[in-house]
Amino acid sequence: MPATTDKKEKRQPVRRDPNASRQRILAAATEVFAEQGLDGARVDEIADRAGINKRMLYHYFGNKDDLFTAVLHELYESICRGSATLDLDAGSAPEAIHRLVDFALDFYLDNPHAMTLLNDENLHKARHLKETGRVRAIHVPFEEMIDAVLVRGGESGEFHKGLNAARLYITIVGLTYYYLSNGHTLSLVYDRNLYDPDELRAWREHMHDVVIRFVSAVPPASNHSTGEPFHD
Amino acid sequence: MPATTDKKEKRQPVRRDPNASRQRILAAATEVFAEQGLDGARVDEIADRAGINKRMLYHYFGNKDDLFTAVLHELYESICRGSATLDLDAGSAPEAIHRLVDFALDFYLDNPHAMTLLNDENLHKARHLKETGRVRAIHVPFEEMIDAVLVRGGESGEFHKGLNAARLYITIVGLTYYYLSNGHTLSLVYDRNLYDPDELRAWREHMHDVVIRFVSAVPPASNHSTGEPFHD
DNA sequence: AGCGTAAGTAACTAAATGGTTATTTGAGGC
DNA sequence: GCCTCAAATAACCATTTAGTTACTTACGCT
Repeated sequence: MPATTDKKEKRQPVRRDPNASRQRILAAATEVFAEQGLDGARVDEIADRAGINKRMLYHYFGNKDDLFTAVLHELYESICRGSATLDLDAGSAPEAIHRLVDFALDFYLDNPHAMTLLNDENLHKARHLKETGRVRAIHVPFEEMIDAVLVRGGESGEFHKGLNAARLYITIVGLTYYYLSNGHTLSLVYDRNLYDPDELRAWREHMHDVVIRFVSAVPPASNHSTGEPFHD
Repeated sequence: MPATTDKKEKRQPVRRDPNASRQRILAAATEVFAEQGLDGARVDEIADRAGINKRMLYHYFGNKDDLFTAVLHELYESICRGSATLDLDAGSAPEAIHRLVDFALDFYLDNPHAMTLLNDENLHKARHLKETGRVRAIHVPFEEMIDAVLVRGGESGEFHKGLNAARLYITIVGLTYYYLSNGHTLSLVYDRNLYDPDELRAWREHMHDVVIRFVSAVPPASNHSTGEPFHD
């Protein structure tokens, strides 16, 4: 049996690394907030998972709400970093749109945390992000990039004119986000697992189809028969 | 100064009405759960808002989780009741799809509670609804109705063949849901209020456009890009 | 070397919270 | 009229939880 306390054990000197501690807290908080929501998350669990003393969490981040704000902010920056790797200037405009759709779907597949965190923030009417104020700025370059593709496609005659980057983006993310974020209830509704790879592949197909049909000046080649045009 | 307890005051006999009590609890719970989430909601607040004693809440519903389950169940039934009023058999197939889009958007505009409740349930991986098991059954008639429209449109040549009711439904609700549910953060991203009536009108336009272009055998005679907001 | 600052720890607390116990009371059946 | 059962109430409780207090110790600077 190990003698534990009676011997004058030389305990390992505690390595200090404020930066690492901060990072570990943030990482653990992201996980726990994403899994349980802001109110469901327990500060003690975050501290445990980060492997730090709870007191440090308050030292670095002030309180639970401010920690959540920090997590959200980090999230937006990671979205930004991700989208910076997307080169929409290469290839044809339809190809670029295709990549944009894949990017959106892959991003939320790889970062499921993002959706639950954003849902939580929306439940709270974005009150945390409202204070930081940097959200708009982070998004602008991305929007300009999409806009450039739309202009390019419009000039080449492949897309119709007057397309709006913001609307297109919300459309693409909407198709991605609802499917993935509400996949659990939808899987019950349709009595099959929407997260199954086959289902996901089919949905990706579908998204491409919807989006390309939306931006195209002319419908994709696949169709047959002539219906009468209709309005309204 | 009112004498309160010393006088033998005749206090109003308490009217008993189990059904009404149950209903009031359910209504209050729906509100509070929707506003604060399952974990954020306080049982005492639900009881207060329902104007009943907390003990009755446990009497009728067992515990907080079961109450949440009851709220979700009631929600699905209300969705079902709503969709029953939708007559998709009338008019042309494109007109029916138009009405379906309006229905989805109007439903979530009128029932913002529904989204936060569903988000919460998805955060919990649908564990409450999984137990009730009735979800699929509730949805089937609605799905069949949509399928009938797609078949009708396919046969008339207005829609292309092989369209899938489930995919179309998820598409329409996705466009609705993401826009409305994440409207607070999106409003920050785009620095304008997406819940503004003008913005909403433009988005409705946009949804019709996307969906009609998707189902059509041939693209609509481009009454396109005449939308007003979403300037810039 | 030594010293001040910031990193880190352990134990604590006041308040909140889901759930209960003990009790009272209205209403319908006989 | 009375008796039973379910509806309703008030006061209570065991835990949990965000946040603190009081203290120790590593590290960089001179």
